[in-house]
Amino acid sequence: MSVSEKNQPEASEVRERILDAAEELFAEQGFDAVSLRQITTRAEVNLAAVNYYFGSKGGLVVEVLARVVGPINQRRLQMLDEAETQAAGQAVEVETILAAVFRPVIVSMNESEHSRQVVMKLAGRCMSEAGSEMPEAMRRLFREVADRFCASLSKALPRLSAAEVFWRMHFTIGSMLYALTQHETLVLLSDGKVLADDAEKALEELVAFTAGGLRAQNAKEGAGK
Amino acid sequence: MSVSEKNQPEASEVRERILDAAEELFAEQGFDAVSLRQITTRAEVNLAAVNYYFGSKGGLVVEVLARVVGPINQRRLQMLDEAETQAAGQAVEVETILAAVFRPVIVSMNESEHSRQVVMKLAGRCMSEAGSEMPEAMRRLFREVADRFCASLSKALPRLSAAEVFWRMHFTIGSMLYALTQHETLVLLSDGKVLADDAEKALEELVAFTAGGLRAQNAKEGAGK
DNA sequence: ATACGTTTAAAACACTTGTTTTAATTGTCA
DNA sequence: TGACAATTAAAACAAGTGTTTTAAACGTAT
Repeated sequence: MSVSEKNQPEASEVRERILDAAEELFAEQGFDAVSLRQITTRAEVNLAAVNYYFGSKGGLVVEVLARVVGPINQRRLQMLDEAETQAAGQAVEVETILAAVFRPVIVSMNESEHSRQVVMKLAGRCMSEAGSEMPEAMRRLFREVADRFCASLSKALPRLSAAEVFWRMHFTIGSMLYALTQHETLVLLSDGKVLADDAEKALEELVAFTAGGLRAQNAKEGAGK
Repeated sequence: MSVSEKNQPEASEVRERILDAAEELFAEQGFDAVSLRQITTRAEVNLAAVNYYFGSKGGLVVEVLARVVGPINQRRLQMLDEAETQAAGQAVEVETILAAVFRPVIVSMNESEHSRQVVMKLAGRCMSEAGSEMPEAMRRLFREVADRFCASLSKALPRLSAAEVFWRMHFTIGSMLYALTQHETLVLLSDGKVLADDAEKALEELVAFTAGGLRAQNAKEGAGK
C-alpha cells in the first residue's frame, strides 16, 4: 500500500525532492524527454521512489504541473475578482484583464526559489506540449480561469462577436506561451536589443501587443479598400 | 555507400514513401514521439531503409522539414518582393506584410495532397518543438525570411524602436504558431462557434489580431494614468 | 550469362525506457 | 523488546528505441 492513499496532506523529504528535481528537468527538456533516472539521480533518491509516491511517471507530471499552475491560476482569479469589484458592474479595462492573466506568472516566479526560467517554461509547456492528451485534472484546472476571462473580455469588448472573442483569446494565449517558452530565442535573435531577465518589461510589451490585438478592428470593417 | 552521396537529385519510390509517411506522423505526434518502426510500417518499407536513405532519424527529420518549409518560405519571400516593388519605395501596409507571412502556409496546404492539418502542424512544430537544438540547416532556412520581414515591418512601423519590433514580431510568431498547432483546441473550446477547416477565416482573424498588436500604442505612451 | 553496384530484407545489437519484484531497513506503537 | 507498517534499496523485467550487420534479391551493362 503506497503512501498516496493516506488522507493527510502528503509531505515527505524525498517526495519534495523528487518534485523539485522533476520541476527543473521538465522545464528544461520537456516531459517526455526527461527520464525517471535523470530525476531520481538529481534528487538523490532511489529510482523506485517515483512509482512508490506517484504511481507512475504520468502521476508525477500531473503533480508537478498542479503545484506550479495551481497557485498561478488561483492568483489570476483573485486579481480578476478585485478588478471586477472595483469596476462595480462596469466593464474592466482590457489591459487590467490581461495583467490579471499574465502577472501571476511573474509573481509566482519571484516568490519561489526556482530559477526564473523554470516557472516560465513549465507553465508554457503544460499547454503547448500536452495537446489533447492533457489529463482531465489539468483541463479542469484551466477551465475556470478560461471561462472567467472569456466572460470578462466579452464584456470589455462588446463590439466583438462570441466567435471573435474565442479567436482573439486564442491568439493572446499563443503570444503568452511563446513569450514564456521562447524567451531565449528572442534575446538571441535581437542581438542585445532585448534583455533577458527583465520580466517587467516583457509583461509590459505583452500587454501592449495583446491589448492592441484584442481591440483591433474587425477584419470586415477594416479599411474598405 | 549510400545513395545519398550521389549528385543527381535523389528520387526513389521508397524514399518518397518514407518522407510522406514521416510527414504525416510527425505532424500528428511530434518528432520524438514517432518511432522509425511506425514510419516504415506505414510506408510499407523495410526498417533499415530509413538509415540507408537518410543516414539517421535526425537526417530524416531535417529532410521532412525542409520539404515542407522550404517552399513556404520561398513563397513568402516572393510575396514580399511583389508587395515591395508595388509599393515603390514606400512602406508596405502592415496587413500586406502579415499576409505574406501567413498565406503561404495555406497555399502550401491546398496544393499538396496532404490532409489540411498536416502542413499546419508540421510547420508549427518545427519552430516550437526544436528549441535551441534546431539544426543549423533550419536556422538558415528561416533566417532570411526573418530578416526580410523584420526590415519590412520596421519601415511600416517607424514609431516603434528596434527592440519593440523584435518583441512584437515575437508575439506575432507566437500567435501564428499557436493557431497552427492548436487549432483543434480552439474549435473544441468554442462550442461550435469557431469552425474547423475554414483556413481563410483563420487567416483573416490572425491578420486582424496581429496587425492590431503591431500597431498598438507604446506601453509608455499609453493612457497616462 | 557473368559480374557489379544498388537496393531490399531480416536479424541482431546495444541501449534506454517505465515499471515490478523482492529484500533490507527504518520508525513507531503496544 | 517485539511486531507491524512504512519506507528505502537493489536488481530484474519486459518492451521499445535507433542503428548496424549480414545476406539476399534486383537491375543493368559488359
